[in-house]
Amino acid sequence: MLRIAKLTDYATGLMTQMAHQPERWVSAQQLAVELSLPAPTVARLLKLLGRAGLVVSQRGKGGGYGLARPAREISVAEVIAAIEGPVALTECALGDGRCSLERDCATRANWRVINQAVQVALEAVSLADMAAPRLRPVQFSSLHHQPRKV
Amino acid sequence: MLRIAKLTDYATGLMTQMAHQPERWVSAQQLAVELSLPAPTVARLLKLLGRAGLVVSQRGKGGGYGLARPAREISVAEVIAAIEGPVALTECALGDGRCSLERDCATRANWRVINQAVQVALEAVSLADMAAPRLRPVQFSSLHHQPRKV
DNA sequence: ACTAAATAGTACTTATTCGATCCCATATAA
DNA sequence: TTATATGGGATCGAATAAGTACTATTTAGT
Repeated sequence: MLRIAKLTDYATGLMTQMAHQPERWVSAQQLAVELSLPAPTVARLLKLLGRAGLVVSQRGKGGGYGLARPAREISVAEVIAAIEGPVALTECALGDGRCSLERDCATRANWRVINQAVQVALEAVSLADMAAPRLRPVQFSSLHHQPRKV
Repeated sequence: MLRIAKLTDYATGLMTQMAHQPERWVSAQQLAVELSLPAPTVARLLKLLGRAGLVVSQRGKGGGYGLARPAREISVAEVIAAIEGPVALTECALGDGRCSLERDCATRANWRVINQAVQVALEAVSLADMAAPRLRPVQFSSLHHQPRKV
């Protein structure tokens, strides 16, 4: 179904939730309660997000997590990449060069273009967008080469 | 990594390969050899593609599979949907309404917009595009609501 | 100095999905 | 009638995802 991992969905939920909170620090525990998610999982996700530089943390009593940057400056693409790694629909898109279809891998080059299209779509959406509704439908222009109409 | 299943990758490979073949029928066996894929898996995939109406088949000696429509009229999105089901990055995007984040599911509406963006990107690429190279990079316009600049 | 509350890191276990295979029925051309 | 195809399930193992548990470290407050 071309779906993202459930953990990634959780992560965007966490980030969006933090975008709502004006306070500097929110604990993993509190976020788990607010979103009705298992606490250990939330803790683990926040650590990952921290390593990716998307959230900053404060240890000790009264500590917690907070967005590393303003919500408008963090894209959904970044959150996905933090949890799942870089966007790449197919494996050969990464350039490993070990797929069995190597033969006519013009296909591979085309997958790369498609990947990029998805990437761009995800980069265009910020956490601020997710927090406050009102996304507008997308308009693409010229994803593929017009054959003989120009 | 936001990747499609390997089977789906195989399926697009099969379809692209058929787009190359001028002959009416190609057997599953032959396709398996040409693409160096396990024969039983190829057979299963072609059955799925047949049920989805993307390939037509001819039983018996000399039979095989062929594209149901011209390559230019079959999109990558259709192939993905045939194998993996409809494009939906998150589960709640399907509208089941059982995700635990229900609370502030403006988020859900936004995921739907993102899904659609991906969908559009995949619909824009046909098998003919995959077979003959030369895809052009994408240009998006206005995926998200311009806040206060207009 | 001590304690409670929080993150940091890692290892482990379980569940689910994916991928591959096999079997038997049905159709068809030679 | 036979060899060669597809059609439709059922099944099995491996890979991956998700959840859990444990220990160490940091820090505010008393």
